[in-house]
Amino acid sequence: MARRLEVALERKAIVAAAFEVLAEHGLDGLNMRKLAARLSVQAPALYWHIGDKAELLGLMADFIYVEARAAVPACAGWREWLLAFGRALRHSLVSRRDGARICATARPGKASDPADRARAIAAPLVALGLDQPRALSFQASVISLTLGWSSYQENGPMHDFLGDMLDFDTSFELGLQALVRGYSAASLPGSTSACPAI
Amino acid sequence: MARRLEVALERKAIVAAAFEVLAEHGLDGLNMRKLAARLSVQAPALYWHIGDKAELLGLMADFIYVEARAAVPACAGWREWLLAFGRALRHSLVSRRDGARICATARPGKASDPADRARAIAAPLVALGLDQPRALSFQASVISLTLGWSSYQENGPMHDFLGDMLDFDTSFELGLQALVRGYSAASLPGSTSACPAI
DNA sequence: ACCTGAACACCGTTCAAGT
DNA sequence: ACCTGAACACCGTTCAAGT
Repeated sequence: MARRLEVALERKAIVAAAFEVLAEHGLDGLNMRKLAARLSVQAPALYWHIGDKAELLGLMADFIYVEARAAVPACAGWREWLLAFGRALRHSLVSRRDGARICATARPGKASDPADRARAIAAPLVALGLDQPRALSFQASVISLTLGWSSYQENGPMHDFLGDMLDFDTSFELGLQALVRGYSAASLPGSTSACPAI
Repeated sequence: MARRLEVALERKAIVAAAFEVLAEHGLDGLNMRKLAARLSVQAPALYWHIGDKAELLGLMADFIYVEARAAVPACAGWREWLLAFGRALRHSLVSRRDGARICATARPGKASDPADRARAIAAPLVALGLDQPRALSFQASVISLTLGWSSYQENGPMHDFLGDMLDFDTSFELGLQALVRGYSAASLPGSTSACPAI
């Protein structure tokens, strides 16, 4: 059982090392040999712990999402949660090199049970009163918007191009609030006036 | 001058051939040798016409955006235009293999003048009453949302995972409408009631 | 169970040489 | 001006062999 823990630790160490290589060399410079070297090991050794490079990228993306979700404070309602999650995810993406590119590229890892995974992802929003389909749908939209704006910012030419005309933080925040406000209006129809609950 | 036209044609032919290879082999199977073979040429010949593979991907992304914008009908207002553009872009992305991945990966090409390019991109929205920063910002958000939802759909594992729980078309449409509705509320402040400036 | 050494297939790109 | 032939450096991955 101590053995089992060590293996789990090795996987974490690989992901951690991958983020270090990423910070130094960017996604294009992140290859299996450099990653292995940082772990004082030969490249083929990695394949004992992970299936392939795509899986590694998936683990890195997972790490970013988990980090973002952990940074979301307790919220009074699902609107607040969506806003806080969007901001937290954006922070997690922008604060590391090529973060958005990694998350945009990565395929989700093989979950034991997809239904369980969906439940876990939807959980915080369901706890705040949303049904599960809406929880997944709204969250997926927030992720899209956040990933997109983070990509614009980290993408060199795009950054230079858009950066002259507008502020990324402000534009992202404007979009995020618009999206959540729009969902809010759609999901709470008859209650009062034009602006029931934001 | 006949010469000049031929070169321009070759570039178009390369992009067209690239889309054919893409349709057959996907983005991971799109490489310079296969592309060259389809044009009955050797791989190094391509480098006479394009700088590198990244530029090719950029041209492919441009093609998709141009196609989408050309598909937007005349609109009565900027909200309608944003909705129509989002739907058109989604169609352009989903109707070809790995379309979203291409657009998410690609860096914008070197424009002669970035300010000109920005003006051109913003033009249809500016014509409908939006100022240029808002035109760029709103459009960028719509692109983010559309790219994201199209990615979810293309991405095998993600498709299987989300596809059980919700319908991609419906969820995308819901998000797009929410976003535009939210922008609408933010951009028409003093009109009526309680929701001045969120 | 976990790692090394050596190798394979493949890929983007360069460049001298042709026409 | 435009293309070929040959090559280079690099990369993900495999696999037999070690311990």
